[in-house]
Amino acid sequence: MLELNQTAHKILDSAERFTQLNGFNAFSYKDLQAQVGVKTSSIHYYFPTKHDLAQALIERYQASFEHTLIEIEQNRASSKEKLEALGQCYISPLKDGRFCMCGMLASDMAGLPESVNSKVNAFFEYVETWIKRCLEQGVKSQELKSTLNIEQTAAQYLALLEGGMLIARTQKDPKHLEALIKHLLAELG
Amino acid sequence: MLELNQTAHKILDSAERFTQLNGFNAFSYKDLQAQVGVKTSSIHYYFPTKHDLAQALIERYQASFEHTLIEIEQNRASSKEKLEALGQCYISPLKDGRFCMCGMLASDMAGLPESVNSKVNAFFEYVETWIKRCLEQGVKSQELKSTLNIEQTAAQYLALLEGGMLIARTQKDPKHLEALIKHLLAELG
DNA sequence: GTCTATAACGAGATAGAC
DNA sequence: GTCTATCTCGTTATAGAC
Repeated sequence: MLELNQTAHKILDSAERFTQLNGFNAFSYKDLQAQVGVKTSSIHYYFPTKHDLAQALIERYQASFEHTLIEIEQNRASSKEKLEALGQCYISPLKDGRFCMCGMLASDMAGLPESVNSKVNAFFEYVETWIKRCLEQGVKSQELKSTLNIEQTAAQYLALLEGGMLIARTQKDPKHLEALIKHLLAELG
Repeated sequence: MLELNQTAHKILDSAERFTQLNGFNAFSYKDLQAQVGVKTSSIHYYFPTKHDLAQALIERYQASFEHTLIEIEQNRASSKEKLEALGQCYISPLKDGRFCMCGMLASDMAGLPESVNSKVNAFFEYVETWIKRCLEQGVKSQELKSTLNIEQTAAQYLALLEGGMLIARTQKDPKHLEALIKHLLAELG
């Protein structure tokens, strides 16, 4: 990841944005050329095939998301604050019409190699595990109610984030997701 | 809708299946030709452009879904039974890897005309309103707890269905969604 | 209403000069 | 590492015979 130079990162920035906006199959190397300012052949130099691009895209996304979640874990005290901060990671891209990149890749999974699909799956599992850790902490510290089904609640929150995002995006209204998150968190304890 | 002949319906069947499996942009007229058994030019006879096909697709899907939900409303007594039957509408396609068609069209919205996008939006609103009606009935009959926030719970259930489906599909495991539904319904009353 | 044939275009990808 | 030029293929879509 770190061995990528600046042009490669600019390509990934552009590809990531396109993917979140329209899906991975909805942009072309020519679209990237227009945004990045290098010719399509140069993009092929960095990412020979579009599948290579997808691979790099998700690896960087996963690394960046992990970094964000670790930071949240360190800087927020309460369980609810952490979960709310995770929610912000989903609300924020919605404000300019972007969707969760892995949610998009999940929709496009049919056209992508198994190596990419398994990483999308791993992303969801990573986030769900992170949520579980938050919930466990909250129950232990008696911030959240002890009757909580941690396994199911974690899965529920993740599904809510992805699904709420999908719906909020078609309605062009981030508030929709905001309300969903608030409501679910209120039920926790 | 009803003025479509058998060939047109077979085309829509095939297109619907492809859309649910891979997305609207992931299949071509040639793919339809292979499944339906008529040449691409004949398909263009019924649906001149692919946008026309999308339009017809969602209109038929909406009508069919409405029909199913009305039937559920008439044949199930309790509120929870109705909501559970709705859940089955989402679990069932997952069993052969299909996604909610409107969820797919929502992902592909960037490449589709506004007339289609607004119908996708209307679909979500229709289902959410239906859920609300169920919840209201359940609260009135004291089947569900009176403290229920109907508005938010309806939105939550819909988001859970769409998001849970997305995740269950990447994990190739319909049980995941099944568990989510069961857990949410258990919380209602 | 279905076919053959083909147009028109854009996609991903490669070769080779600089 | 970036460019120009080009290839090949698949896509949507149309024209016109039957």
